[in-house]
Amino acid sequence: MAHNTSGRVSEARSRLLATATRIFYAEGLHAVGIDRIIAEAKVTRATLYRHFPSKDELVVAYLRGVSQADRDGVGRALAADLPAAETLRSIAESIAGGILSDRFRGCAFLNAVAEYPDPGHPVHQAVLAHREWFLRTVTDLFAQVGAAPPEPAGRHFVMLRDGAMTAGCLADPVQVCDTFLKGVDGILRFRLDAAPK
Amino acid sequence: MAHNTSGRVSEARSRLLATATRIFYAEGLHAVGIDRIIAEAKVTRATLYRHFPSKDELVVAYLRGVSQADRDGVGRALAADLPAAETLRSIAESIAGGILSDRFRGCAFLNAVAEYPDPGHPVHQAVLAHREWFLRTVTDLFAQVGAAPPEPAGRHFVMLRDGAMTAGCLADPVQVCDTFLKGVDGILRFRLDAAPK
DNA sequence: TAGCAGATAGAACGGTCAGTATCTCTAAGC
DNA sequence: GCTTAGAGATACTGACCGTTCTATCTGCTA
Repeated sequence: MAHNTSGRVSEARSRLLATATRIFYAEGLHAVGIDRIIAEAKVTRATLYRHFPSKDELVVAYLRGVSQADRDGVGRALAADLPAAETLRSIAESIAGGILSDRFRGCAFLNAVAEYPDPGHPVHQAVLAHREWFLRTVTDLFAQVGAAPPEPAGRHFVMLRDGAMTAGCLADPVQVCDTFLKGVDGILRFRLDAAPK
Repeated sequence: MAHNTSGRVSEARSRLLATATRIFYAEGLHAVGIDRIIAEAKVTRATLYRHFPSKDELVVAYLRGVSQADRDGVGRALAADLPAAETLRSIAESIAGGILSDRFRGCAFLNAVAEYPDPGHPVHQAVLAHREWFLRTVTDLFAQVGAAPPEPAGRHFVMLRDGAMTAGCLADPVQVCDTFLKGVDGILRFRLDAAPK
């Protein structure tokens, strides 16, 4: 991923991406200009445009980074090799952990899509791609819990997650997490009670 | 509301607000400039700034309008004087109706707050005010259903609503509504079963 | 009929936007 | 020691940003 000819990752590039990630997440996409990012990353304009063909591509790279972090987190939960219900609980708890963390400002993807409503736009599509992966992953896990069709449960889980992530910075995060985790528990108990495996 | 000295509502003003509402909702807040709005409202710059001191105030007026429409809708549901559980169901169905409607683009308030993360900003505060009203209204209704504390149920309802509204334009709206309405039904049945009134 | 508020029209403000061009410096690889 | 790529430093483009201004016209009300 973005090595130069000598095989090293460009320091300027990673500084750029880290800065963009921090500022974009904290302040929004359209609200932040290129000037802010290059100033705080201590990088010149020319360097930015050598690594990213446009601001939109920088935004996409930012979202890809967040997506990868999410996938890594879920990957760790899967690697623990617990029963699927426990894996789902652990994913939910890591979501709650994010909501409770400092400088939480909602879901990077939902925030991004609010600013890029055009479904054909690369930013919008990056969001859709991440969401499809997440829904698929969660649904696959529900398929291993109980016998009922897993799709409704997966959609229910994602809907609660979306609500929790958006409300997490608009209300008391502790209460939001409480509501979210109880909701997830409800889905799981309903499924385990209905058709224990 | 915004009458001139002769007691009439300014036509230019309402045209302005209607246009702003349409474009802001469809395309976002920062992405849309004053020029677009005055051009499509067929109003001059000076007229806009006579009615709204700044773009931010125009955004706030737009959100106030949406908030009022929501309050009117809930008011009609309350006026039907059904049992509280039925009122909640009818509110949920009207939310689902919105999600299924043409040009649905998510929750105007959540979209706005994604662009105005600063909690002190008037736009952000307009969103918080609306959300507080909604949570309070829903919680009051849950207080009339069953005997358990209504706050968790109200928060659960709002969390599902938030998830449904955000996902409604990122996935199949029919499935989103199905998941949402089944979720609301779950909250209500749990409450009615646990402590029938 | 006089007065005045509201709307129209159009120009202009300084600032910021994303993106491009040019030119120098540095450091690593051969 | 030479080549080459990455990075730095500016300066610049043309467009758009929100906002202010002056000047004129219209139509209602007192």
